[in-house]
Amino acid sequence: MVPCSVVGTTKGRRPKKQSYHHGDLARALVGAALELIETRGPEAFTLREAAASVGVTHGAAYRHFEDKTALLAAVSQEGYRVLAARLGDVASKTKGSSHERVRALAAAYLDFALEHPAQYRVMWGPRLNEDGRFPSLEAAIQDAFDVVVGVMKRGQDEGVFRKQPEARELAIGMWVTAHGYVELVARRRIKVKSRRVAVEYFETLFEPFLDGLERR
Amino acid sequence: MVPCSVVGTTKGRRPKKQSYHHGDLARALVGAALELIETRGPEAFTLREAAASVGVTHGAAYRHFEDKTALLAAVSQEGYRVLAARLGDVASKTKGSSHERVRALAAAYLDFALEHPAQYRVMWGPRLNEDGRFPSLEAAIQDAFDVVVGVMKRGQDEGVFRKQPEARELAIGMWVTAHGYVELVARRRIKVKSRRVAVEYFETLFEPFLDGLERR
DNA sequence: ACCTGAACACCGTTCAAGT
DNA sequence: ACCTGAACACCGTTCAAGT
Repeated sequence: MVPCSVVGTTKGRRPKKQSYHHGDLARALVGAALELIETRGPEAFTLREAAASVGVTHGAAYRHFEDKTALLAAVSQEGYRVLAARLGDVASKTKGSSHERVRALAAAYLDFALEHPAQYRVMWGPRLNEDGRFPSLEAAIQDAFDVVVGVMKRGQDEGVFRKQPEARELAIGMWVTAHGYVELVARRRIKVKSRRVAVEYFETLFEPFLDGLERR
Repeated sequence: MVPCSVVGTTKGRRPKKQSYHHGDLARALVGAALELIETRGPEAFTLREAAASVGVTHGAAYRHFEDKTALLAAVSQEGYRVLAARLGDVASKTKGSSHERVRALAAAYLDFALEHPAQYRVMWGPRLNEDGRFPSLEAAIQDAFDVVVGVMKRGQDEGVFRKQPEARELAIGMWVTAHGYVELVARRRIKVKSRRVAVEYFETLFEPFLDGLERR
């Protein structure tokens, strides 16, 4: 048995003299990027500033990320990872009807997006995944999406939701809807006072769409 | 009667010696920006390159635009102007039911977005209108949106559409839906072979939503 | 193996100077 | 009034050199 923590603290093998290099510079850079992006906005984000904020020369970043885009991809991926986890939680833990589950899923999606608006913008903004770079980012997106598909499928299996179109397409419909709504709220085209109100308004606005899920 | 063309050709008062300055540098810069953005993408767009492509020093741009953001705002505004015109055309010229009119409106929106994907990204991308800069851009957006509201209102007046929620909210619902769909198509999360197919798929996907517009 | 430090090409912005 | 040309601060990226 090895009595050491799984997550990298410097408890065990301590740095030789207070060495210049980080425990996990890659992770530190992603964290710094996340913070800078959320405070200053994605377009003001700078590789150099991120490096400086973790106490390292900007050139050092290139030992861990191919370029600035790769670092942004990591930020995006981290976002989808958290999102997938939250959606998964809601999907498995929500008791009640499939309708309520879909509603809770949408609410969780909106919550995440409105809590981390700048990160959400990175997740959609620059065309990171053109030409299939970053397959792990692609996988993280898929994971999040699959949760939605699963909930739709369950609704169909229970005979509550219509079976045409397929679960995958119902999920796309919900995704389109939730994302579009987030964008309009973020750009203040839809004005709401709080996140709670944003979610409530979403539900009333899309009552007809939710009804459309019903079996005919 | 003055026999001169309204649009600025150099036919009339010719430049004194072949002067260095443009007829309408502001408009020329917007045109150049539009072309560069559509070919190289918005994030690769450069003020200096736009200036160079119209044969002018980059400093000259600042006589006509406060900064790069202002030029992008002009590009965005031009986009909303064209979009509003197209939507207005469809709204006034589409014979048939209100349902068909909404469908045609959505199709026109998708067509514009998919024809000019890079410009569309500028229209949504950088937070140009934070803090209420560019009121004329804001007005152009409103003009486009008002067309949609008008169509919804007409549907209500004819007794075809439900009267709750209000026309403005029905229009928001459609906007959310169309924009969300465009984003997923643009990011290849929804894969379609052509613009025509994209529009068709949209219609089948959102049949339930369109149904939701009906009077109960 | 990992980081530094200096260099390079490029960017947005400013401004005195030209016409 | 409108544009030039040079300067400034800053950026992403590269790379020989240090430890």
